[in-house]
Amino acid sequence: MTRDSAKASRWRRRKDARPSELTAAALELFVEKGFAATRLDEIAARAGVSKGTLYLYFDSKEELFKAVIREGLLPLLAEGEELVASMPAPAGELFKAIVMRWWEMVGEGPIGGIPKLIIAEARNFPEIARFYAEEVIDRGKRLLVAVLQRGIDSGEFRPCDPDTLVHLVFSPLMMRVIWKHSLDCCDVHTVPIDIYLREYLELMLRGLRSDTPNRQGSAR
Amino acid sequence: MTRDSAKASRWRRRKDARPSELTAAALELFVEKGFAATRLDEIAARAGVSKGTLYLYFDSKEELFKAVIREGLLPLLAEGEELVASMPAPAGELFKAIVMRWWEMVGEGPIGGIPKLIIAEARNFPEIARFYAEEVIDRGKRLLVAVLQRGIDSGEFRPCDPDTLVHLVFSPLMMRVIWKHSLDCCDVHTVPIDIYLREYLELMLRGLRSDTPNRQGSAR
Amino acid sequence: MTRDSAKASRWRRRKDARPSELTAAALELFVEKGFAATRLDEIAARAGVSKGTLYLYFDSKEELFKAVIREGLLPLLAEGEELVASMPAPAGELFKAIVMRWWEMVGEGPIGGIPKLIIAEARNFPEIARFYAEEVIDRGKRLLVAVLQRGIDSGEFRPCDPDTLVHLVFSPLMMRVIWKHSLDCCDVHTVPIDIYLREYLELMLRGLRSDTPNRQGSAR
Amino acid sequence: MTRDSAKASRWRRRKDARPSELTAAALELFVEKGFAATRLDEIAARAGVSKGTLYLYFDSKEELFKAVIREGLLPLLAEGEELVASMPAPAGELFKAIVMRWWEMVGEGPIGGIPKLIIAEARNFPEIARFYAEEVIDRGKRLLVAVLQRGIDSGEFRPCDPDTLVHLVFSPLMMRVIWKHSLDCCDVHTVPIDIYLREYLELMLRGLRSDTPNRQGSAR
DNA sequence: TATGAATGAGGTTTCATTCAT
DNA sequence: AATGAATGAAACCTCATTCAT
Repeated sequence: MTRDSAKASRWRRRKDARPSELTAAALELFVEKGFAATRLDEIAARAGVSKGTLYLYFDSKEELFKAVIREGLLPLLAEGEELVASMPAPAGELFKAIVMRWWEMVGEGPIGGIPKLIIAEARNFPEIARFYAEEVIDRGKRLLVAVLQRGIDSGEFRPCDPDTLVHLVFSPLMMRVIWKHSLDCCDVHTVPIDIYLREYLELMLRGLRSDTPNRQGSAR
Repeated sequence: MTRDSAKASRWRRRKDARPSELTAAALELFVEKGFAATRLDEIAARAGVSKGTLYLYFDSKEELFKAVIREGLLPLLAEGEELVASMPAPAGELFKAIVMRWWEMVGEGPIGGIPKLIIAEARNFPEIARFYAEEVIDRGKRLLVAVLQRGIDSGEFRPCDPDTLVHLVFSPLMMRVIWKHSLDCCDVHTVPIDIYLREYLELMLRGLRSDTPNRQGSAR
Repeated sequence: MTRDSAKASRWRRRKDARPSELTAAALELFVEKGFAATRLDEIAARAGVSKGTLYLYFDSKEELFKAVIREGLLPLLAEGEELVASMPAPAGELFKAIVMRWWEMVGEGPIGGIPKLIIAEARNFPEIARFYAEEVIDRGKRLLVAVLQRGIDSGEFRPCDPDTLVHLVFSPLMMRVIWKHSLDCCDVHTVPIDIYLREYLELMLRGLRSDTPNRQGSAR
Repeated sequence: MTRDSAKASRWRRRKDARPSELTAAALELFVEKGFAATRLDEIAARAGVSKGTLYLYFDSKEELFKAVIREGLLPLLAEGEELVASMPAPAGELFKAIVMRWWEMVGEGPIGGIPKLIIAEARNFPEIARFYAEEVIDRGKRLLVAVLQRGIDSGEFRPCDPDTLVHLVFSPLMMRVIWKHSLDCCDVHTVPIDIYLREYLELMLRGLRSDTPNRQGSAR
């Protein structure tokens, strides 16, 4: 039984690990070259398996694509939830923390390529697009809206419509991660990320802060 | 003879117009479905010609793609130049004017799809990417940097690094136009453009303005 | 205009002729090797075109198969109708004439392979099977039933149920044509067709004829 | 030890039974869908084993096919021999007995699918075809020829060439069993088997019987 | 100049076969 | 003896490209 279970578990472990290995390889290539321009040969080669193996785990190239997105988004979503939990702080500080952490989690690392991928393929995969819009964007928006609202309520931020502001505020981060996976490839001059983030925070917090600089701020 | 020349000129006009008709059709489809997923059949059909005709004007699908981008960018560039010329005004006012004009020219209209297209295909067409980066982005950046610099020099804007700020400031506009051609397709709730632009200007001008609000015409 | 129409018509004629050339080649191979074992390469090669050309005329291998059957059956059906028209004669004579003609038309020639093909693929193409059953078999049955009924009515044939007899009577002809396209390939000893048909007619007419050999027969 | 030997014998029985279980499953599927369209996956699944297990018993799909036919034919041949032994009777009675028995053995039951299968694949498996022609058809023919000859000798049947007649006489039975496994699948109207056989015997015995109905037990 | 029938390289997908466990 | 994950050759099918008209 020991041997059986050992044997089984070794196989099982392999079989369970496979899909992630495959989607990881596929993510890299989809981000690099787009969905259509990526050949299954390449994905298989990068994952170190044969072409046929892909079909043991995914019914078609499209299904593989969807799995890549779904699996790639799980960390995003988990991170989002985690950040929601760690919120007790003044809005400005909180905003900084969220931004820095987001960049760490998403900006670096391979899942940062997903937004570009979604943008490129949204029209060809409406199902994926809707899923992404609802499960990722709306969820992220709710998170940031809550931060903005807290700042407004406390007087730290000026009165404004958080549902609009959230798009404006988040855009520079999205553009940066999109840029990284598209035009950044060549020899274009790009601002270093630490400077970019510092100036970003400065610009946004100035743009958001209240005109009447009494109370609030360092208070609490 | 009159008739002949008329006929000839009509033909000539037709002949000259052809390439633009073709690239126009191609642009729509490339934006809609991406480069690889667009078939020449479809482009020909939408342009109302036969597939073979495309090859009278373009050597290959790639060349057609490049022509689409190049031709699509000409209005962008021309507009840019035009705006550069019409610059005498306080920096804040100028900025507003540029933004509103940009949205009119680019945000609406089919060339607004080009940024998404570039982002999606930059890795597959480095030549195009470099061309775009140098001819469009750098040029646009120079324009905006000049505006920022003028504001800093006049004390209207706080001292800052315009080369960094320009990316931050332009991102919400870019994201909006990218969004329009990707995730906006479905039923996602999107902020109306006039509100978006108003809040955008408010946020950015507040974020940029000097702490010492004396001097100058920036007074509110 | 003359030149245009000539040009057009040459092309047109070619384009119209193509499908038949392709289905003819496909019929031969399908009969020889079966549907699944026939590669599109082979069909294209035998028709003297490239693989891609097949897809200009048929959407898929299945559609090609259906077209082969449909087109192959048209002559069968047309012949059937024609025979119906040429019926004025005593039942026995008529039966002989129909049998001989059927063998000429179907037994020889490539469409004789269709029955074997239908039998082999009926389960995989229920749609085809139903079409064949209704359009060919039922139609042919009606024809022969009419002949039997005429013989019964005139007293030439004994009273019996023509709907059952028609199957029994036709079976040896069907088996012969099926045999020709299957087991006959090798070195099996096969009875010559003229003897086969002579004995067939003898057996069937004896089996059918009335017990009371007065009137009828040569009468009329 | 008892348990061990019991276990061993159970295993042994299992092991010996395996091949038949596999060919039985394969026969069903080959008959249903044809050789090429049947996947080994399906066969394994229907037999309740894994795909790899098939290769413990058969070297390839072709070998499995051959084994299916060979094994399927064994009952046919055995039955044939048995019938040969039980021949003492007037030819007509004997013929009836053979026909009824044949339908019981072959017409019903899964081996009835073999003729269709042979017909469909004869061209692709000449070896099988020859084997079938020699071992089954020729043997069956000899059997029936003997019956016909006995009838001729006794004056019960008219003088004729039994080698030709045997094909004619057997065709309706073959067609019926082929039909059952091909076009009968759908909603086609089919004559009930008991009526079919009754009319069949009537037709054939009338077709065969002597013109001079004196002597012998054929009186009826 | 314009057409559209024809091509064939290259992609996705299937499935008989193998082999480590 | 039995498994089932992995393979890769070969099939179907697509579509950018060509060329006779």
